[in-house]
Formats: sequence, C-alpha cells, structure tokens
Amino acid sequence: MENNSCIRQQADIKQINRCKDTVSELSESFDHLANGLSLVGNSVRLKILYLIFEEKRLCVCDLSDILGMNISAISQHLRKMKDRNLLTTEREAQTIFYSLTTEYSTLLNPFFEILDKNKILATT
Amino acid sequence: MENNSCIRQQADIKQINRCKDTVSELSESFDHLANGLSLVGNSVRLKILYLIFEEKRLCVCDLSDILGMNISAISQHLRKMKDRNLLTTEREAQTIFYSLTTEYSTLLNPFFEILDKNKILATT
DNA sequence: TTATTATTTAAGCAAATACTTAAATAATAC
DNA sequence: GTATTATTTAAGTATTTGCTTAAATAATAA
Repeated sequence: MENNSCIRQQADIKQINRCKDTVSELSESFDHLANGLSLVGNSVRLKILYLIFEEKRLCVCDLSDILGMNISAISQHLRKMKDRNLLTTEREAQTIFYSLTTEYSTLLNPFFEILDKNKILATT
Repeated sequence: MENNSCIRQQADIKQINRCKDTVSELSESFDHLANGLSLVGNSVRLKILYLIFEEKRLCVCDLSDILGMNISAISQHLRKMKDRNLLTTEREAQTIFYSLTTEYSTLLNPFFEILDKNKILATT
C-alpha cells in the first residue's frame, strides 16, 4: 500500500506529526463533511437543491418535468439527500413535497448566492 | 429517456416554466459549481485542503506521509485541484509546494470553521 | 373493491472515479 | 556527464455512482 521513495530530507517532522494528529482526530468529521459535500457536488442534485431553495418546496414529479429526467432517477437523488438530512418531506394527499432543512439552507446559502448573481448576469 | 406517468394534475405550470427557465439560464453555472464542489466532496481531497489551509503550504511528499497514501495518488488529487484553480504551486529546488488560492480559501472557510470547531471538541 | 395517480424501491448496466504500478520528467549533487 | 531526490504522468483495474427498467407501495377516486 505504502511504498515509493520520498520523505523529503528537509521535511519538518513536527509539522508532519501535528498534521497526522489532526487527521486522526478529525477523521470522522472529514468523512462526514466530505460525504455531505459530495451530495451537493453533483449538478443534478445542485439544481434540485437550488430549485427547492427558490420555490420553497417541490415534489418529485415537478422536478422530473423541470429537469427532463426520469422520475425514478430524481426520486433516488431525493432519497440520498433526505437520508443525509439536507431535505425533509411533507405529505399532502398523494403528493410528497421536499423542502430544505434549515441547517443546510444556511450552510448552502453562500453557494445559492453565487448562483443568484450569475442569474442576474444571465438575464441582463 | 423521458417516460412514466405523472405531471401531476394540480401542477403549477407557471412555476414549472419559471424553474425550467432558471435551469436553462444557469445550466453552465450549475455544472461549474457542482464540479468544484465535487472536488471538495471527497474525504482525501478535503483533508488535503484543510491541511494546506492550516499549514499554509505542503508538498506531495508531506501529504503522502501524513495521509499514509501513495505519492502518485496524492499527486493526482493535487493536479485536479490545481486544474480547477483551488490550489497554486511554487517551486523551491526539487520540492513543489501547494497552497490555497485566495478565492477558494474564502469560499471554503465556512467548512474549515466547522472542522476547527470539531477539533476543539475532539481535544477537550 | 378496482382503477388511477404519485411515489419509492430493487436489480442491472454503463460511465465515472480513485488507486496501483511502472515509466517519464526535472532539479540538484557528485 | 551519472546518480539521487522530488514529482508527474500514463495505463490498467476495481470500486462507486447515476440512470434505466420493472415491480412494489400508498393514497385517493369511482
């Protein structure tokens, strides 16, 4: 697994060890955060999140129509994001509406703002 | 490609069309942003970014040692992030140091802060 | 109860991603 | 010049991810 040459001659051993400690301390945090960000780092899911952010709530069917994609495909994306607590659902008869959880709404806001700015640029 | 049933009876056509417009207007923005976020949404790369953020600059060799991973694997991660302008390099003799670009340093700061907080919790 | 509408889930396949190995490039030391 | 150190790149493999199809669940309407 580990091989190759290196460990450079003038490596700062203190620094290396400090970094190793950080990595082992935060190991789970890194995994958890990366997993959350990987959900947002997909253009279909990013679109879904932004649309829900703008429209407050949407159902699978709406999103399927808007994005021109299979309902099943959208449903599977929504599931992943619900599992990771980016989205919540509320049922209204047969329709299930998805909306952003407040926590992720705040966290993702800087990115939505970037998109908002681009939107202004695109329309003018 | 598109099939299935749906388009719910009481769908808000205006809303659907407004959303379709947004998606087509921002299509490239979505792709670009999602691509950037997908880079951060990988635990190895997130670790690399956070370590470089903390230590200001690191070389492949250091990172390989810290993360217990193949130099080649790290190098390929660094390349991707350099290509997408998350990282810059400066050469010092045979060693190439990677550091964060200011733009992404700002953008990623909220996430680094989350990790910082967890670090305090982990050590106390 | 059966039919319809809205949605989810499971299985399979295809494309993308991450890591390994080995070879290539590049700067310094001898 | 050759040898060494630091790094990148290319090719192959294996795992993961996203989408398709088909079947399952769940609420409402007839």
